[in-house]
Amino acid sequence: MAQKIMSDQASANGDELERPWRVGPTITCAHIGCGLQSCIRDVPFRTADTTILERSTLVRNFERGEKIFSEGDAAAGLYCVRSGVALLSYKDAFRADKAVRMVGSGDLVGSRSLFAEEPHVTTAEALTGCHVCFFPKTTIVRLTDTYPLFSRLLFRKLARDRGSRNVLFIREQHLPIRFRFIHFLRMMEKRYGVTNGNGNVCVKLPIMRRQIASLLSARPESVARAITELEREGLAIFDGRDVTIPDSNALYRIIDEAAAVGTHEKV
Amino acid sequence: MAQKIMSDQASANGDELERPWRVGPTITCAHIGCGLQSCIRDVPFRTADTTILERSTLVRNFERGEKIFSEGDAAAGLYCVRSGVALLSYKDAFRADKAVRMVGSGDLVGSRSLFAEEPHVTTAEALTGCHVCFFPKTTIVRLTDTYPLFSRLLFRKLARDRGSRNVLFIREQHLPIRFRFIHFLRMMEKRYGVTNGNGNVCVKLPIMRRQIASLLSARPESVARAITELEREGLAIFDGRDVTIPDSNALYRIIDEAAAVGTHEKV
DNA sequence: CGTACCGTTGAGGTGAGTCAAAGTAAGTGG
DNA sequence: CCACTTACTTTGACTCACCTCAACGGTACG
Repeated sequence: MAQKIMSDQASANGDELERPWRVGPTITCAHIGCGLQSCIRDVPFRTADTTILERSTLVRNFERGEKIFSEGDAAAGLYCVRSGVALLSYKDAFRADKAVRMVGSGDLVGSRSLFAEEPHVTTAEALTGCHVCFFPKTTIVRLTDTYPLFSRLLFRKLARDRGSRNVLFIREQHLPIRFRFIHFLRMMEKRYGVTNGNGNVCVKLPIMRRQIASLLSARPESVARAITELEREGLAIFDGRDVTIPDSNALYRIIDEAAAVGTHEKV
Repeated sequence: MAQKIMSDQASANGDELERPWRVGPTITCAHIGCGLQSCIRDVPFRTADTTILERSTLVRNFERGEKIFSEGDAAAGLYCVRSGVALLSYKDAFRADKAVRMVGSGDLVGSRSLFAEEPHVTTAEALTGCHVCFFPKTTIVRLTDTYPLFSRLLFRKLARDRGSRNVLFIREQHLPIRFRFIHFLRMMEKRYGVTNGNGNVCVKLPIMRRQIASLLSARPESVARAITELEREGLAIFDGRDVTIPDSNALYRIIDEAAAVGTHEKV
C-alpha cells in the first residue's frame, strides 16, 4: 500500500536532480538555521534512521539568479534554506511573474507540493548566494511513517509558518499599499532588524523595489511613493535598501490602530 | 513525549463543545460526502481504532447564521461539512468581516489551526442549515500516530485542497474584478452546476452578492456591475442567485486567453 | 402595509496603475 | 581613473478601475 501511494520512488530520491547537489556531511540538522532541526531534536531516532537521514540529505550552493526549482517540476523532496535569500514566484494570468513569498535562513520550502504529490506551482530563485539542503521524499516519508512525533512536529511547524505568512499575503492583500508596505517592513524588521548605536532600528532589505512591489501586489512606482510618504512623515529613513526606523511604535501604530476607526462592516 | 506535544487533552476531546453535538452514529465515514472518507477507506484500521473513531466523532446540525466555531476559539478538532454551505471569515484591519472561503459538502475545516495547535483565525458561519461532523483532536492524533498511511492520505488531501483554493483566493487577488468573478463562477459551476434541458449550464449560487464581493475582495456594487456586463455580452444570464451559462467555453476563454496577450513581465 | 434587507444603477471621487523621463548606483572595459 | 553601459529608483502627469455615496425597485416578513 505504501508503495502505491509513493508515486515514483526513483524520481523521488534526489538522484535525478542536477549534479551540483552533494551528499550532506553530518546532516543531523544540528546545523544552525536548518528549519527541520526543531522537528528532529526531540525525536528518538534509531541509529539506522539517523544514518539514512545523513546519507540521503543533499546540500548545494546556488548562485544569485539560479533556480532552486521551477514551476511544473515534480516535487522530489523538501528544501530548506540554510543561508541566503530566495524568492518564490509564479506566472500569473498575464504571464507576468508574481512573487508570493520570500524565504531565508531556516525556511522550509516545497512542502505543499511534496505532500500533495503534485508538481511545484512556484519557481524558487536565489536572490543572493544560497546554501540549500534537500531532503528526498523517500527520507521524509520514511521518517514520518516511522516516527509519529516527527510527523506531528513537522506538520505543526508547517501549519504555523503558513499561519504567519497568511497575515500579510492573504489577509492584507486588499488593504491600501501604505498598510501592506508597513506590514512588510514589520516582517523585515522582525527578521533582519538590528538596533544600532543610537537605539534606532536598522533593517537591510534583502530584495529590490520591484520584488517588494510584486510581493505586495503593487507596482514599483507605488512602493516608491509609499516610501517617500513615510520619509516625509519622519517615520522611516530610506537609503537604498537600508531602512532606519526611529520609532517602531509610531510606525506600526498606523496599522494597529486602523481597527479603531474601522468600518465594522458585516459580511 | 506525546503528552507534552498534545497541549491540552481535556479541551481537545470535544467534551467542552456546546451540547447540541451528539455522538455520531456509525461514523465509519462510509457516509456520503464526508471528506475524511477517502483518507480512511483504504487504511486497515484495527477494530479498537474503528470503535474509537465511531465513538468519539460528533455530529450536529447548525441553523442558518449559527457559528460552527469562532475566531480565537481553541482548535479542538477537525470539522467536516456533510451538507449545507458555510463561510469562513475573519475581521480585517478595519474590523470589517472579510470572507476567505466557502465550504460545502465534503470539505474539511479547521485543519490548519488544529495541526498548528493555535486558536482558529477565522469564524465559520452556517449560511444554510449545515450538517457538520467533528473529529476530536485526540482521535485525529491517535489515528495519525498509529496509521502512517492515514496520516499521509490526510495531509495529501489537505495539501491538494489548499492548492486548488490558492488559485482564486491568492493567485488571482490582484486581477481585475471581472476576471476574479468569472473564475468564481467557474468554481461554482464545477461544484454546483447542472446541465438543464436545453444543454445550458445552470448554477444556483449559494451565497449573496455581499459575500461574493467579500470573497473577491471587492464591493457588492462592483460585483453587480460585473454581472450586468456579462449579461450585456450574453455570456451569462442572472436571475437572483440563479445563473445560466449558455456557452461555458466562451465565458472561460476570457480568463484562459488573458495569458496570450499578457505583459510577460519579470519580477 | 410598513420595515428591513438585498440588489442594481448613477454620479462623482480617488488610489493606484501607466507612461515617460530624469536621477542614481553598479559594473565593465579602455 | 574615467567614459560608457545597464539596471534600479524616483518623480511627475495622466488615466482608469474601483470605491463611495445616494437613490430606487424588488422581495420577504412581521
